[in-house]
Amino acid sequence: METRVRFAPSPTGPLHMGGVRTALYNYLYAKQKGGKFILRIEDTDSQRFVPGAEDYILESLAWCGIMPDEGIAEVDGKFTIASEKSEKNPHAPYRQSERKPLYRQYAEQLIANGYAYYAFDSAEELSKLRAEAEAAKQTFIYNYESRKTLKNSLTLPADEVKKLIETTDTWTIRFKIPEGQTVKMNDLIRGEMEVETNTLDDKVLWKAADQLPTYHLANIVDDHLMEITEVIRGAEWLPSLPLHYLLYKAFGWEDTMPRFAHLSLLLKPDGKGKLSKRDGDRLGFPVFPLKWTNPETGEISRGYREDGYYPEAFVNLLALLGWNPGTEQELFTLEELIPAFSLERVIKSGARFNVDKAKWFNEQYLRRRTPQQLAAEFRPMLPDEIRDKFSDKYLAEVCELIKERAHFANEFWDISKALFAAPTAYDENDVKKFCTPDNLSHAEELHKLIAENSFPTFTDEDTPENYKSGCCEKIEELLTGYIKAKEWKMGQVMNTLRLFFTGNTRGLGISDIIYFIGKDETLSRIRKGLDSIK
RNA sequence: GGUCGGUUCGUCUAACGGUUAGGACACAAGAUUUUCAUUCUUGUAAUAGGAGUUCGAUUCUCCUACCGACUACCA
Repeated sequence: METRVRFAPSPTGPLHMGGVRTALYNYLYAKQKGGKFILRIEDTDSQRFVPGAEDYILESLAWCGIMPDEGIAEVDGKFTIASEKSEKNPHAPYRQSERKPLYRQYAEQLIANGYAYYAFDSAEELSKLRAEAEAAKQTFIYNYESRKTLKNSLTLPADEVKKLIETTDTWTIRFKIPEGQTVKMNDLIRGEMEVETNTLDDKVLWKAADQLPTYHLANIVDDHLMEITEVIRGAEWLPSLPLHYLLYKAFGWEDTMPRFAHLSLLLKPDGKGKLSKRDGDRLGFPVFPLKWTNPETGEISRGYREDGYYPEAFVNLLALLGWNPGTEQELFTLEELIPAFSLERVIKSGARFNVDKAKWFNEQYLRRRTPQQLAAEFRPMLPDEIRDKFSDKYLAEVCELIKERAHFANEFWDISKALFAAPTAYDENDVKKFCTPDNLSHAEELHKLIAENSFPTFTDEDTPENYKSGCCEKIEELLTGYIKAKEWKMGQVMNTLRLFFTGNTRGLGISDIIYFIGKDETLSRIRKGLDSIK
């Protein structure tokens, strides 16, 4: 039987990184089994619909490289999924709002077979009952006991029920939880579980007010119709698993009931509770894959993509948050994750997100990029005035030099700006520390030394490979040889030069800088430094 | 409150019932280096508590504590 799994988000806002992880695990599972990964939009809550959220979900998945085999629409030409029902695509449509007419008959079928009933209690009446129970330190639940005294088709005469259905539109259809049973369940991650039906409540399955099903009904009906074989979802659904088991049983679909796997939650890096939107703002990291602008408030939430994370790094860190391969390998591409993944190795407990590790993952992928790839990413970050003044080769070699100093490509400019322009100011403390009379006169001597000698510097004939093989050695030997012969302290005059080259005394190596900026610029920067510090 | 789930270094995690409880991130120290960073080496650091089963428990059972989810005509 073909494996068919689904990711079924609700378009009520931007997709959370925990949601992306759920999608990822579903995707990996499907691909490993040679099956299908389906994207279904659960938009049965008309109240909470947020415009743009659906596109955001699609774009997030596309960014991560998680392509649904079946689902809605398309994004930037990246998805080419049929969303119209056809012979080739019998499971469409994939948006629950477009499947609206489907659900009521299933709810009615349950009533006909005695597994559900009409309920006419108003929302106000029920919330009043809840409030009263709370005041008495009790909990009101609509269940096998209380249903006997409430307004529903179990207590009202048939003709009145009929009349209410026809004349009012605030009624619901509720599932009739069987009394005194034990539901035995199995979870692929957690194993066996049991729940007493008497602790469950009669959930609403369908609402006359908007003619829409609730999650529970739509979910079971669609998973059945779409022939889903495994349901991999967040642990917040665990408490409704008994209801879902009972629904499958009531429909007579036990034979084809999917297997379930509940993923633990992503927790806050500090303190308590699950990771929420606010944590990102507070702790300085994104909670969402992509930047999101709230259409109502204009409030902006940052995204991993915009913060400079590579999708490979994001996917990798998400995969390892709550799952491990059982080996010591930590770096996985999406392709490598497919054969390695297994639900058996998914962790039961909640995983706390850690920003440092996230950065480390990005660093690893940064280092794996070619100089040419990095150069292409770097160019747009250059200031407008100089953006087109440097060759691809120059940028590529610069990237090769600096990539081990960065976690993100967006740090490149800060690290390497001295290779593009002379400093406009010198750090005061460094000036005090390193511009001693001795150091200045030594720098003057080195200016002369550099002027009188020749050595290789960057040209477009070079490649990053021959840069690595030591083009700077000549410069290095020239300088250090001279300094050592003079018995000067290396850490003194070198830092004076660095100050003249970069404006401070931290960062790139002296010979690397000279190699890139060339002899003339080198002499000019030393001259300028000597002249301005007197 | 009730129901369900969970608990190994600060964090992510590994460990057929038998290990000096392993790795990674972070942190610290040392080495290399002209500075910073990289790199290399080393180190600090954990089985929530209590019973029980067992020759032997991180692992199985129970109790307690703590954490979390759910408790809507939301998903």
